[in-house]
Amino acid sequence: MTVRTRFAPSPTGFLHIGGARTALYNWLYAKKNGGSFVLRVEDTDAARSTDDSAKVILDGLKWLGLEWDEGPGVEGKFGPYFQSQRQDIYDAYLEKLQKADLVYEDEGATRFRVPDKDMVVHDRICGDVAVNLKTAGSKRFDEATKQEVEANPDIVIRRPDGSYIFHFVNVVDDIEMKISHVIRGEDHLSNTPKHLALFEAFGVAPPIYAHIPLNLNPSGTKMSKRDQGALIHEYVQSGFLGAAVNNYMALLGWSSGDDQEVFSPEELLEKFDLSGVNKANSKFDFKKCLWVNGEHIRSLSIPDLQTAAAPFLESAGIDADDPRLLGALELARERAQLLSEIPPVIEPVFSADISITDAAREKLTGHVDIAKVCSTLVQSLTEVSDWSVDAIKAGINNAAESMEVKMGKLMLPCRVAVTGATSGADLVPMMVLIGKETTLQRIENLPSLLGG
RNA sequence: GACCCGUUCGUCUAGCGGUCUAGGACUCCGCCCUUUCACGGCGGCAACACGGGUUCGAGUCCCGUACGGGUCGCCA
Repeated sequence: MTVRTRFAPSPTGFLHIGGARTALYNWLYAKKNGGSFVLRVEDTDAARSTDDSAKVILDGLKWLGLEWDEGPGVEGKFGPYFQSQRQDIYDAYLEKLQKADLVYEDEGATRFRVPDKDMVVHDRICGDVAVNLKTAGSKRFDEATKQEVEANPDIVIRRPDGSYIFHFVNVVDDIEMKISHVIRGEDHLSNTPKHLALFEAFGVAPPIYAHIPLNLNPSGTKMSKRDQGALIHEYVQSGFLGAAVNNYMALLGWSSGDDQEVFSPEELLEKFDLSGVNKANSKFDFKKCLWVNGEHIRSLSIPDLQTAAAPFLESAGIDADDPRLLGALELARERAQLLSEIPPVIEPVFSADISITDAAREKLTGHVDIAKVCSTLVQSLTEVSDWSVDAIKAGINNAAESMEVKMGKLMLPCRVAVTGATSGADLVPMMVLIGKETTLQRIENLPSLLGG
């Protein structure tokens, strides 16, 4: 069987984490099985679809690396891939139903006659689920009165203006695009019997279904776009790696069976399988997502890190061609969970001036004799001719000895003098990158900076 | 409200009848490493929703209850 999966977002103007995860699972399943991943934009609701709103979703998928084999911009045999352009196809399918007398007009809309029997969903994750649409649909819950009211179980498939409804186009397109596996959120499980009825009406065998559990926010309710971590473009802006976000999304509702948590894209592809998908909903944990990102950052080579961090370095005004950049990135890589954390860490290397943070100022106040520490350090470091890690360490050590204190006593003042902060990257290598002249100058300036 | 799906540490999960005094990861807290921070290493806190069955034996199977989520649109 040729595996063909699809992601069918409606253009809402943003790519939601839930949608992205659905896309990921579909992409992984298709790629793993040598199949195709199709992207189809479900923009049948003209009122909600705008020109740009699809682009955000496409950009988000590209950033995650979930490239589609067919879809917008990648024309395949089954296009067009925007539902708004497939009206003729839908009309033809409607005609089939009309000929079979399975539809009728109702106040201008078109309804599909639902069969009075159990439709059984054979779901790869949820098992068999049987629903009789006639029975189930003949009552409706009225939110306003909190009561059940009589309803028409036959489903509307076309609006009076001629545009089609989700259930209908979804099935028609899955038939036309030869979709073999439908992997989607569990919120669609209750819709599936309707889709099965349509497949049956068209005389086509339905695809294999796999309804994946939902991702909820930490409060246990549906993730809304206001929840932290809900929107993909925010991951881009805050310095996540696409591979890391994929990794974390995969982990929400799936496990490899062993204890592995961090996966390269290749490993994910190799290990992912529907059989490892959990049945229960999961809650989003931003801290773990951060941790996964940090792991991925640490696994990057320096050139790859430079590429990934480029936008953040640029907006911080750090020159991409600066010869000290690679060394600085190496120091920052060990301690960053987000790419956006890199510039602040390495900035002391590149900026002409530093400013002392309030926390640093506070920590040094009345702590040691800063003026003496600085003058001793300057004196001792001036004598360091070979400005290397070892030599600088020896220099600091000399200063410590002459003051009869432990080397650690001098490190904090030295760090604040050189970087302005109490924490940061490995200090001595930073001093190497900053250079002897600037380093000495900064240490010399510290007392006056603190005084002012 | 009806129907559907689910329920193992705070969170993500392993577990597919005995190897579970329940394993891993994140978080948090200690300790070690180290010139600081981080990384790393070591350790700690912490869970089978409840009640009935089935079975020699149940976290694992069945049934109820409770709780959570989903669906019930001329949204997708």
